[in-house]
Amino acid sequence: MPESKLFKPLDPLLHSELRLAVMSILLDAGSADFVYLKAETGATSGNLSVQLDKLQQAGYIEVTKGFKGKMPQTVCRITDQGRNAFASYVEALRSYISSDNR
Amino acid sequence: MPESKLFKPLDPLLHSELRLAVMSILLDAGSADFVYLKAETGATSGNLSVQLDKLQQAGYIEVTKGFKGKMPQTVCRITDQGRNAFASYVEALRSYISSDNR
DNA sequence: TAAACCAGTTTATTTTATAAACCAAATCTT
DNA sequence: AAGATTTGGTTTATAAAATAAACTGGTTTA
Repeated sequence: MPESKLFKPLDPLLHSELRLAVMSILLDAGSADFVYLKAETGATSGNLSVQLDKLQQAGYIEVTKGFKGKMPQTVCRITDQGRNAFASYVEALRSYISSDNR
Repeated sequence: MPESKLFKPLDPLLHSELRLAVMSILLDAGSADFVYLKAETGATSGNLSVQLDKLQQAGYIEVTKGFKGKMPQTVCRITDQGRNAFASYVEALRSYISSDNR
């Protein structure tokens, strides 16, 4: 949707239910591991894995792979860029949903 | 994303940039024609046509085809169901973006 | 030691969004 | 008045996305 005076474009990376949920959690928590994110969002492992990759490639999160005891652990941390992108996305959303803006 | 305690599901029909923009306009205006919606959203005719069909099939808008002078005119009007769906969508969104909800 | 489980990844399938191509009728041009 | 252009769309094709299914490598349990 190019060139609308009324509506700001919605960052497609954040305009996704699961990615938005992940970012929402990380915005609060700062960081969280794969298992936690999976439980809180209710997502499948496969879907979560793919979406985390996308957020990482966008620079919105950092992903660190390590171990917790003997088990693998994937920890995700939100970046400053991620926080900024989230704030911009919310701001853009307001152009669609807040009636005081119309 | 089934079964999350933190996040409400986002109606996929509304979680779309162009469809959301159209609904946003109609929520205010009550009704608007194809040409106006196209201009305000900046969408292409093809994209708009397809997305209006989806909104109509969902029962979120009514589409009436007629003429304005000699030229064809497609008028869209938001339904009560559409208003309710929009309100629910905004409410669900808050579970992702409003920090006072977390 | 084999069955079940955990923490993920990779691959395949389905859905979606979007653009490109097209169409009929109206209007403008010469 | 004939052809070219514009208007108001629809249909079809393509690209991108979301999602699920299948798989892997290692671990714990029976």
